[in-house]
Amino acid sequence: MQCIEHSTQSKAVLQEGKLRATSARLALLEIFRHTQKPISVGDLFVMLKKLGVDKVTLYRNVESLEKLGIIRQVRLKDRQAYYELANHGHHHHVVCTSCGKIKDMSGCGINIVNKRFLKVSGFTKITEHSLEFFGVCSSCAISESKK
Amino acid sequence: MQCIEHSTQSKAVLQEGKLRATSARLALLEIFRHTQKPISVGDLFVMLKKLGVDKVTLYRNVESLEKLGIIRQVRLKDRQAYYELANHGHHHHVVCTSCGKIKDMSGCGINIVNKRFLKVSGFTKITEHSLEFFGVCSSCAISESKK
DNA sequence: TAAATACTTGCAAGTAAGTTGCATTTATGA
DNA sequence: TCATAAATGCAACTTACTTGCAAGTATTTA
Repeated sequence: MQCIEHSTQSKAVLQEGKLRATSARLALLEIFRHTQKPISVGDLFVMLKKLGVDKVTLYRNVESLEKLGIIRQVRLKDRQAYYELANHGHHHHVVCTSCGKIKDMSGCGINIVNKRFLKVSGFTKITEHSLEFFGVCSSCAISESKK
Repeated sequence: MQCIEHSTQSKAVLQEGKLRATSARLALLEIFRHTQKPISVGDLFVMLKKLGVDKVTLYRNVESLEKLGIIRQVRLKDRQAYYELANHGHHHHVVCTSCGKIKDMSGCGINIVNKRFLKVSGFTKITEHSLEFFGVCSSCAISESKK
């Protein structure tokens, strides 16, 4: 990946997490850094196998990064798991049901809902929530209307 | 399954959807009718194989019922897909991260959020959303504190 | 109510996503 | 620069789900 400074940042992140700065991990972090939406492990693998990274290594690294809280898992309608950098701030996603395109949506107005749910559920704490929207993106809507 | 009247209702549902009222489908619908939370196909299979229903048949029936809008798919942190009756009204779920217990949470305060997302996203329509909460249920919290 | 037929099912085998064990390699602290 | 614990790659495995096809069964129609 392009820039040395970013790679230096990635090294620091790994060091802090007591993970060794291997080329597989640095490359993985660079991909996340340059992508503003959740990526599937399959897509990550397509990018990383060019660099000689094995699928198993990828899965293990994804797991380590998730455990450290550097990336987070996102589940969509899909069978596969998606991941994104965790420090991009709290936000949600919109998925196009036609082409599968995923967009990040900054912010979240869920806190009020959250509190109510906590009260009604009998749960002692809600640690996390996931909110995904599904719809038709504008370009799919256009190509649909042309048919 | 116990009651004949319910089975009659299930038959009507299938007939309306132009699906034949086979024993596998009736049993499947009865399970959904008696369960107030999403069930995984794996769990459905455990219940149905006693009746001699094959895994493939189950998957195919789940697919048919989903296409007809009788049941809907729910994706949690899990790799497997969960399903629930679609006519139970719009609601969401809380999943215990410790024991995996799933609870239905009636209602949804998401419409305001929804509208804002639609405006910002550039999507022409949002057809669906999924909102799942994850936390620790009260009984897990108690057994945790005892350790 | 029995035969025709189109819908369903079960079995075998296949695919996709993710996991485990183990021998080899490599990043890093001494 | 060496020792060593961590990380990797390969092969094989598991789990969740899918496909093809022959055999069985719910409905239609006569």
